[in-house]
Amino acid sequence: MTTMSSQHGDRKPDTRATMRDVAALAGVGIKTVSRVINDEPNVSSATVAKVRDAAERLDYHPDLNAGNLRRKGRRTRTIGLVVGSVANPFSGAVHRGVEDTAVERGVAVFASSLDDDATREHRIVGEMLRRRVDALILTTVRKNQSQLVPELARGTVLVFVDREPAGIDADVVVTNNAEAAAEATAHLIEVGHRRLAYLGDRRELWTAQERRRGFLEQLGAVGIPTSGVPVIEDLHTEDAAYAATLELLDGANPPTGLFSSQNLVTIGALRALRERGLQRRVALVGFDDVPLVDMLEPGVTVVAQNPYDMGRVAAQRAFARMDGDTGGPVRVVVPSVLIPRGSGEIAPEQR
Amino acid sequence: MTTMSSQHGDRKPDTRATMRDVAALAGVGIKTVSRVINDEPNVSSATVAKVRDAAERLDYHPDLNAGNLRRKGRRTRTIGLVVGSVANPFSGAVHRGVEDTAVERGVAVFASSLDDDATREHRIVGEMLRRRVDALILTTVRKNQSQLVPELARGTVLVFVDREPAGIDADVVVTNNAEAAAEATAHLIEVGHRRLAYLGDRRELWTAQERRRGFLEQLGAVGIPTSGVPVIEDLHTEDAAYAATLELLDGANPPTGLFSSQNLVTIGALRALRERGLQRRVALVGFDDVPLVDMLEPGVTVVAQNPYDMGRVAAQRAFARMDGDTGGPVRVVVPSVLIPRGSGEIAPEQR
DNA sequence: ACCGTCCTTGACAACGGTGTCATTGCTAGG
DNA sequence: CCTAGCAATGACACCGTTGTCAAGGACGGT
Repeated sequence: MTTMSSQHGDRKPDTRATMRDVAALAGVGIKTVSRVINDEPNVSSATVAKVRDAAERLDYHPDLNAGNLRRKGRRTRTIGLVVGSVANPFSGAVHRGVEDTAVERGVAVFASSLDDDATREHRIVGEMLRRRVDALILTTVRKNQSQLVPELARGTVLVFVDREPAGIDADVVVTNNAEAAAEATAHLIEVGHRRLAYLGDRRELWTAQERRRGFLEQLGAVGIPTSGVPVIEDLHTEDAAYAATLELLDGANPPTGLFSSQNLVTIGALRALRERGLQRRVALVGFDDVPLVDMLEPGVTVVAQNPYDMGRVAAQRAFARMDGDTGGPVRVVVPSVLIPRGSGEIAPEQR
Repeated sequence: MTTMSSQHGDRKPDTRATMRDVAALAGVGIKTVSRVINDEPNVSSATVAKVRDAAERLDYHPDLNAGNLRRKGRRTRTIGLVVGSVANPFSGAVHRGVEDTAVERGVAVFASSLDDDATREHRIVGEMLRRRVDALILTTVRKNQSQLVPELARGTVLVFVDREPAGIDADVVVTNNAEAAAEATAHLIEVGHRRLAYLGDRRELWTAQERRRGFLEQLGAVGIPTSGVPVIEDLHTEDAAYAATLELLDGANPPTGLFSSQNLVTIGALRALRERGLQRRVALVGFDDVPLVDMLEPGVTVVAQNPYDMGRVAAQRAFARMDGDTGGPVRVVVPSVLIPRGSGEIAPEQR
């Protein structure tokens, strides 16, 4: 760490220009400045020019917060987004989808990471409400969202993305979790596998439950007894998944194929397979795509979600509501797609 | 897409409780409510209880924007972050670093993607200033930031991260770009390479210039003439890097080692090497780490930046300024580290 | 009993804008 | 020439909250 010296010294006179200043300089009333700034009609072009010039000279930036105070409809042109972690690629894609939709309308996005911590969720949501966001797009951990019902009634738009909420009727944008998990499972079964294992995320997460359900129901559908099937849950980190997978591989009667229900879990399982040199002998299908896994050998077969579209759609729902859509809650399912890349096509070994 | 019906119907009476409402219900003055909400001293505990109860019953959330209007120091407890793209892992890590520092202080973060578009940068910065962010943390594309000088003088805190600005004296948090690029280059030279090539990002980016400089200066330092060295620039996407690398490999007298100056470029180069089956014969060192490349065969040698720390440090600088640090501009260099994983240790082929 | 403090409390202005409405000056129609 | 009608403009209240300040009451010391 290096420090570069320079003259910087003195501090903020905080003499930010206000509308009053612009009005004074332009020699007009303050309301006229307001009209010009907001492109309202019925201002003579000469006046417009004077005001524009004065604003320019003072480097005037209107205070959106102050304006919104009195403004009709009271829109802050701000929405809040709560995701797992802004550092996670899945969340990042959702975020970008939301942002792309929001910028088109001049709306700014507050993004916050949740770390799947219910306490933190409560705090963050509170923060956002205090900032009067027009809409809240939530990937929630809390099992019950009923505390948000009054807020919803009060006119704050609420859209849930990725995970389905409980105790509240609001718009939802999700992946076809159970169906996609079933598809992945069916894929492994078709290749010939009968001894599969499930590696899952924290069981209180709605998505984890759905994926588990899809996995087990598919086994049931083809008549494979689910009683002896290893269902390892509550894997929330790469390391936990790694350890659990090793244990599975080292145990008696190890599975010939794995279904991992989330991207970190997939990576942990991958590392474990490589550790044991089994990456070409034990099949793996992961839920959620991971960048670069197509370049591994073998490539990793996944059911890829579409987080960018989920973000876009969620934001579109939010804007539709803000524009006055008062219909019943809408549930949008963004489909996933199975991408075979090698690891899911490994046949079970003869023994 | 499925639509689930339900009664939803009627719309926002927008009857959000205000401090006045709470005051009326609690039977106290409005200023007393303000005191309780802000945990100010000198309110009797009986009054505090009454107010808390009333606020609870009305589900009151104070309006931060209204409060900040009059509040001393005029802090919005909000900062703006402008990064390349929130969907990019590097940006995501920076974002998370900023966020983790900000939440500790109850500050919310506006995040925006730039797509390295100068027009967009201008618009986004304007939006943030209108929202009166307390600080702006910028990864900038514009060559000259002098338009922000008045804003800086006005007291808005400005911290540049990843890329160094021009025309303005402000805090900067960067990687040791040239030095790290030189280190990567030296690594290749040590292995025995003499015919290297440089694959770079858009040349107007400060980081790209620095990395190129480090690369070329290192060649010069060991006496390798730089005149014949292929320096391919303006590669901004994976595809562009892929195409450029193929061309290089297919040309006359192809390089035995590659230096790629950015993560998307590294991935493009990787794909090209694999396309030609040369991934074990041509060396590659990339700037910036990419998740999972350690699992490729061979693993990809990189100089890894530390974006999370860059975000944290940038946010810490911002808060230090907000807390009154009036010293000269500070330049913090967050070191990168070379991680050998195989691809950078491939020796040049005999011929 | 008297007075000076300190603790509580609320009235009121102010923050930087927008909504409403009244005022002024033209213009066009009768 | 008179007047309705409209364009242009600004005075003023108000948005929800905090800063200032003054007033009232309790309390302790003399």
